[in-house]
Formats: sequence, C-alpha cells, structure tokens
Amino acid sequence: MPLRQVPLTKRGKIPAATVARLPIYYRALTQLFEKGQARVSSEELAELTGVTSAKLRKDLSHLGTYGTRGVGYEVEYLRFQIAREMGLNNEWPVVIVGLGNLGRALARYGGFGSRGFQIVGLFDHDPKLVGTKVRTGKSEIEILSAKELPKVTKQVKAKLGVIAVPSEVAQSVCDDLVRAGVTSILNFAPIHLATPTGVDVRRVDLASELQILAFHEQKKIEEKTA
Amino acid sequence: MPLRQVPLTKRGKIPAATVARLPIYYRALTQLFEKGQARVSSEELAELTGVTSAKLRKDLSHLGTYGTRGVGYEVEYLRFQIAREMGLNNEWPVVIVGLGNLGRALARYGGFGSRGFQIVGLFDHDPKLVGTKVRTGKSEIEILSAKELPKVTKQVKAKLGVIAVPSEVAQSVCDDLVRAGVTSILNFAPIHLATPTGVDVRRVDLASELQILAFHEQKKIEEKTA
DNA sequence: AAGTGTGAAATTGTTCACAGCA
DNA sequence: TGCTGTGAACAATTTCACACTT
Repeated sequence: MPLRQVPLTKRGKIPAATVARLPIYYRALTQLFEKGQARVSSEELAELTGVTSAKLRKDLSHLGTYGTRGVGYEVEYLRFQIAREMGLNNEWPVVIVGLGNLGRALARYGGFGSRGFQIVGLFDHDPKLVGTKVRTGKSEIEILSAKELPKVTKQVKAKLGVIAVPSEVAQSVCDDLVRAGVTSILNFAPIHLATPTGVDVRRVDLASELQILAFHEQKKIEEKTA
Repeated sequence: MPLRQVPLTKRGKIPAATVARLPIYYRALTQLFEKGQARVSSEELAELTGVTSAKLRKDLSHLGTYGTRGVGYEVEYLRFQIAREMGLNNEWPVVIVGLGNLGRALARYGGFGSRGFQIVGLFDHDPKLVGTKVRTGKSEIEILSAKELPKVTKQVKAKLGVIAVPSEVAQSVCDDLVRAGVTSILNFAPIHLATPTGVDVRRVDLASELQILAFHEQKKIEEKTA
C-alpha cells in the first residue's frame, strides 16, 4: 500500500466563487510581503481587495485554518498556502494562438511570464507573422505556423491555451488545441466555444465588459430623469 | 407635471447575473441577424451562447415578453430590445489611460469602436508616447499627456474610462478619472480600486484568469493521482 | 481585548416542470 | 402541437452574529 500523499487541504471542494477570488488575495498578500508586513487582519486584507471581512474569512476557511484568533494571519504563510492551493508553485506551460494586437500584448505582458506561467508556443496562420520573434518576459520566442500547433503543443505538454484569434476561426483553433491535449482555455474571442467535458473554458470579453458598464451608466441617467 | 417618459421595460431591477449575459446574447443575435435568420428558439440561442434554455428564457423574461409562444423570438426585434436595454443605441465616449502593449491593443481593437463606443481620448505620461498617433477603428487619434486628462475628459464628457497602466499608478489615475466626471471604469490593473459610491468598476485581470484555470488543472491532476 | 472560524439566516441565482398562448 | 413565460423547488453565495482561542 503506497504512502498516501499529504492532502493539500482538508479535502472539501472549494466553491467556485471563492476560487475566483484567490488570485486577488494572493496578489494583495504579495504586495504586503514585499512591503515587509508580517501580519494582516481579515479586516485589512478585505479592505485591500474590495471584499467584506466576513467573506474573506469564509473564503479562507475553505482552504484550512491558517489564521490565529485575536491576532490575524501571517502574510508569508497565508500567501504560500494560497499559492499551493492554486498550483502556482508549479510552472505551467502556456501556448498562445493568434498574435494580432491583443495576442502580442498578452505575449509581452510580464504578468503571465512572471507568476507560474511560461509561454512555450506562439502560433498564427498569417505568413507575415510566422518566423518573427516576440519578446516575452525573459526570452524571445518565434511565432510558428498554425500548422505546427498540434505537434508542438503535444511536444511541450501544454495544458493551458490562450485563444486570441478572430471569432470566425476560434472554434476550429479550439478544436485543434483540445486534440493536442489542452484542457484549459482562456478565450478572448466573443463567442461560446463548444468543448468536450473535462475541458475548462474561461471567456474574457472586452467589449462585453464595456457594455455592462454602459448598462449601469444608462441606469444612472434614467434615475436622474425619472 | 411633465409627461412621464415611456418606461424602457416593466421596471423591475434586472439581476446582475442576467445583465452580465446580455452582451453574449446580443452578440449571438447579431450573428444570426447577419446570417439572415429571422427567428430563433430559446433552445437554439441557448446552444449558441452556452447557457441552458431555461436560463435564457428566465433572463429574457426580465426585459419583457418579447417572444411568441409556440414560435420563438424574432431575431431583429429581440436584438433591438436588448440593445436598447443596455444603452447600446447611444454612442458612449470612452477614454483610455495607459498605452503600453495592452492599452494600445485595446485602442486598436475594433470591437470597442464598432458597437456603441467611441474612443475620444488616449492618455499616457511617457513623453516618448505623447504626440504619437494610434489608429482606432475609423480614425487616428493622438496620445495626449496625462496632464491633459482632467481637462479633456471633462470637455468630451466621457463617463467611461479604461485603465491600462501599471498597478502602482492605477489608483491615482482612477482618482483623476473620477474627478473628471468618469463614473464607470474598466480596470486592467491587478489591484482593487477605491472609488466613491456611484462609481462602477469592473476589473479584468488576465493573470487571474490563467490562475483560475491552473487551479482547475491542478485538481484534474490530483484526481488522477488520488 | 482582539479577531478568527463558523453555524444559521438571508439573499441571489439556477433548474424544474408545466400552464397558457399562438 | 410547440415553445414561451413563470411560479415553485432547489442550490449557491453572502451576510450576520457570536462562540471561541490566543
């Protein structure tokens, strides 16, 4: 009987709403850590991240009991626990498909390269782009033809893929990625991608975000003229 | 007593979760419209947008009763109603602050300029960028010094602002925008912005999205080794 | 005394299932 | 007959408030 792996947490499923907030907490804790602050209260961390202190405590309680009553949380320790829970101590290989304005911005964006993610493949089907190089965080990386996608993605064992191509080809790119073994996709095309179960897709839609804000703006105006 | 404005809907507050999905429906309806399809069922539109048909019908029921039992929805009519509800028939002036990789990608991104949003101001404090021009959808627009932000933003009456600057200066840029009359902010900096009540902020955090995916990836791996 | 951890209550969002209309 | 619109059941999330620990 093999020795059972030490459980990462007290094995309760973490609610999706909580998972979506962990990166924000992680970010704030990193700032505090870099500032040299050793301890933080739920009240202070909540303030910093724009949630209520009760919500923050409830969120953290799903990971384990990492605080001290009457005192607060150790910044470094809590930061480490969140990183571990989120898998940020691993280095995740990521491929990006589509290197137009947005794709190139993403490739160059330091935030990806720096924390747990390494860009290992850039693909585009525009012959003018293929062969050119893009400076990502630390290194330069060459844009490959979209035809190379299946082979290269399998080779580097990338499980995470970013889609930054026009809507019309997004589904077909998605299919290629899934066939190549990608099981988590960040989709910047403003359409719904059909995927087999087991593949996670998160959509980031820049125009939608503005539209949601416009909706609220309109409500503000209506209130005034009501 | 002035004549009361015709109410846009049967005046019930639309749930936030529904509002967040309206842009997706709108997008799909636009596609159908451009394809020349006149009618659509909740089942078909749901499929296209990745929601269940029951959820879709419930969402639409908050706007009004725009369908026909036994038949479905008129694509063009429903599209118009959603656009109206979201304020997309207005043209919203938008300013973008920060024209690094991401800001420039946003400025050039056709999706903004095309539907209901017009970029009316670009600001950066890097002297190397100030004075250069960026091609947005239809026109070219010059990057102005961040010092001009308060004056120009007020002048053009922009209520929507996009923040694409480094975290360290995001709060101060936010304060400037709010003072200049902006009441809705799309924030790409990975920090929480403190704003007065009445100002809406939506945060889009690219690294967070990848981290959430990494979390799910890790769970998949744990399942296999469990 | 201070501040976490957590049941219980309240709120919000989703799914079900079917009445009602074209 | 087919498909919408919607109450009612259910599920998820947030908030409350306080027992508990240091």
